[in-house]
Amino acid sequence: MKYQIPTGTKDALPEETRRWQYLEMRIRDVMLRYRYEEIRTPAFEYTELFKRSIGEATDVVGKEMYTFTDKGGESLTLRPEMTASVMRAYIQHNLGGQHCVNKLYYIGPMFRQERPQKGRLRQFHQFGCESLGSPAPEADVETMLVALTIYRELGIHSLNFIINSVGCPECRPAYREKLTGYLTPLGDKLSPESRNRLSSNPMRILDSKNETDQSLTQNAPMIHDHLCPECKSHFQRVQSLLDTMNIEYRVDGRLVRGLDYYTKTAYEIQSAQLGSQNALGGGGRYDLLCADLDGKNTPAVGFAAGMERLLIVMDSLQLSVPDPVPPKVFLIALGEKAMAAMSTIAYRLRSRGIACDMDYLNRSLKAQMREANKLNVPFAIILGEQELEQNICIIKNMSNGDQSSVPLDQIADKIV
RNA sequence: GUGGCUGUAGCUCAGUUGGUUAGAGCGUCAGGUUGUGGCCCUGAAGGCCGGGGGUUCGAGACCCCUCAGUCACCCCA
Repeated sequence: MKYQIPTGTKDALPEETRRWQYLEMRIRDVMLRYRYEEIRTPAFEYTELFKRSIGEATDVVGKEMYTFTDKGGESLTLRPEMTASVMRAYIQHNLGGQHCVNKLYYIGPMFRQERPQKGRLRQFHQFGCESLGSPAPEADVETMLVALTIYRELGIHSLNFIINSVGCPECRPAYREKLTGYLTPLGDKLSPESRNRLSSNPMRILDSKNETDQSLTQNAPMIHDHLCPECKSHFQRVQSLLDTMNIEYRVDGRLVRGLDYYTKTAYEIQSAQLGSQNALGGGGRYDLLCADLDGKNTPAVGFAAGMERLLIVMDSLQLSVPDPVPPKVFLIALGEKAMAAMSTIAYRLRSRGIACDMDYLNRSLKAQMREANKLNVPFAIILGEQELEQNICIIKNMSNGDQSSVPLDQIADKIV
């Protein structure tokens, strides 16, 4: 086998694309109902956009981006996520000037050069939405509902929905100091990874998978006890909205975000079916990003969710995708003359909106009948030399085996 | 990027302590008397045993390297 696709990529063959199309259809349906409209941006952007928005210190930017220089000497990067692109487009086209609230969704490929594993590819696909312009907790909750509704309508019910607040520049620095103060004396006992995080991003130590780290942070100060009044009331209102709607959730102070532009609400939807990469989707508020990218101060909230992971979960729950509707009719021609006539008939039927297919190998009647059977078509049309001479053909009802002769120019009327 | 496990037909897998021409099921294709599907029966095609090197009289089996997959870490959706 000489040519293979690159590590961490996948071909989607027809059996697969059927599932993808179904998924996309359900996603678009929910998005539209919540009145989010689709945005499509380029697969690559200037590298600077991601450096600026995601942050140079992060792993995503530091070691996972597909970055290249084009012939004009510009540094470009395949998008590793979508929020930066959406925000860039929002600012570039001054969408905020046209509507005070913009609700956008996307479905598309993202690129990250990581070691692949279950539910993590180098080219992977995400869907998500961004609500730009509203600071209200209702907007946060709406994005949550979009995600939860999509999963629910796909038939996935056993998910863990976790929320937290990561504060804002008003309250986070003080909390971070408090946390660092608590953790520093424990420094030696922490895992090496966490020891590094102590200076770079102490909050991430809270969501370490290391068991020792976990128990060491058992009594660590949690941010939701240290929120400023503004963040605190926002978080409470989010919770009370969810309570009113009877949405199940769990507040978990260990849920944090790596990026600086996140503020207030953070949430994640997890599945037990996924192994280590257990996050199906995650989102939160990022009120600072727009200004970071030199736009106007614009509150924003949104989520991103992995499609491959969603397909894995659907698989393990044995949620099947509806079978595709089979073509209406399979055309069986016997002999070269009939085959030539049949391809014209196929053209006419298709032009009249009738889905059909035929055999192109001039095979035996038996072989063609088997094909018709496999395709699960309701009708087969048989055209041999004898029928051709009389300008008729045989229409066969595949479910009961009934056959009748029909003039060639009346086929379409007979199989509706 | 680091570590563990795996790599035999299109797919799922057998291949005994290294020993003749590498197997099964499913799928594909063709037949089972003149031009009729599903079930059944018969047959065929299809493998440089992931790739390279080594040990050996002899390697699909053992060793090394490499590539790919997979799981975990890191990180994330």
